[in-house]
Amino acid sequence: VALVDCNNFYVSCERVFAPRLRNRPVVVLSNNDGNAVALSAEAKEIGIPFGAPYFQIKNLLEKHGGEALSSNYPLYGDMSGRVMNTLSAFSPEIEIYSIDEAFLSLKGIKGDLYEAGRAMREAVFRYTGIPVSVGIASTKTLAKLANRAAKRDAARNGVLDLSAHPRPDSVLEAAGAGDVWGVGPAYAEKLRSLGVFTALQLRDMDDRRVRKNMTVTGLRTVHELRGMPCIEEEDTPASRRSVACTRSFGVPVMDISDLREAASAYASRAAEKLRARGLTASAVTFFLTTNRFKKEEPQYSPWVSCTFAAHTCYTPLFIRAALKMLEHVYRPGYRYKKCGVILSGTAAAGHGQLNLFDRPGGEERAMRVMEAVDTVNSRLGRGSLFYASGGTDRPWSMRRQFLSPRYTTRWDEIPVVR
DNA sequence: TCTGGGGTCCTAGGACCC
DNA sequence: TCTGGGGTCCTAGGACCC
Repeated sequence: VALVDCNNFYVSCERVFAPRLRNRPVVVLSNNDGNAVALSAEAKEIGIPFGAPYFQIKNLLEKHGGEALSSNYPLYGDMSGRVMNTLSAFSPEIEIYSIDEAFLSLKGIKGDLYEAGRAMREAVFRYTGIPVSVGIASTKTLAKLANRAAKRDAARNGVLDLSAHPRPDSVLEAAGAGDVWGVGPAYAEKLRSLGVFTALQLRDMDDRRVRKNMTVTGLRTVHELRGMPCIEEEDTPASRRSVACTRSFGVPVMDISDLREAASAYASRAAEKLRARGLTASAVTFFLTTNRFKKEEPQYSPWVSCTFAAHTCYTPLFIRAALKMLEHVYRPGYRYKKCGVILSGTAAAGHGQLNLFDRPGGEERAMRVMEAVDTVNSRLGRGSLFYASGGTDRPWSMRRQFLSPRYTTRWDEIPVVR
């Protein structure tokens, strides 16, 4: 199996269309221009850590002639599609694991796997401008580790085939236990206290000890390190247990009328995502929270849920539920920072629980209204047709001060070549 | 002044069923 | 003197992923 992973993906997408960003420290910020979530090699070199809040690194970045960008998901999503498309020519079995990573089965490939990896890398770069690294091994967890080693060691040219490595143990020995896929900070700490520091030591741990300290998921990880595949292909991407829209506000919000707009807009957006996946939901959760970093301010973070009698994907029902829950938990006097709407109890459209007391055909009419709304918005752009309760001014909306154009998905933002 | 958004799985304990 | 066996569902909390 090969794991193909795009290098500094968001930064690389921006650099394809903005040559001024090359050979300089560049970071891409999270929503609301919060934290650095993608860093160029130059940004890492000047000591910016992953996840650093923008306001803390602003000066450092300026001093080194660097630049920060707001995240531009339409661009990254479209570029991701191009990368995945290119990769799918190399294997009939491709599992898109995230926006910037895919696992490819190399079962049928004859000849040198390293050369196959090189070919993927060159094709993706030529067709999309995105640099990728390729890790090859007998299991997904080992492929992840191989990919990490390929990225770190320039001499490997971005490709490492662990299955043909003369001393595979040396690669595992060079990686920390916490660098293994599935071992997060908490388990890494626990493993250190047990005297396990490297990926190699983790691989050679006693099964019972692993099970006891890291549950069955940890045991699967260890088996994978030994070359025994335990991690299956994910379910179809459409199936989800929950679909959410949760966002921070650009400014602190105190007024319930602003919160009503946000609750309505987020419920509406979550419902759009739900329908885009062909799902219905039977429960809605709403939460509200103050700024947890402001220790001196009073904190309040209510969470509430409600369950419907029947599955639905009809936006007005979600908006109504979210607004009702907001009224229920809202307390004046707090400076609210974020709220969110989570739809759960999902089922494929047409397969959910029905309501015994609904009039026949009611759901179908609702669906047709939603289809019409979604069609208009897909032709004319998201938000062309929206619920008035979501507001028009939206003074609470998130900051996106450094947003680049949607080069590949909007005619009026397409780059001009002279 | 400023600190993201979206997901998943596992376990333990309680309540319930036949 | 003696008190079963086999399940499900729900929730909260903790861990992980990108």
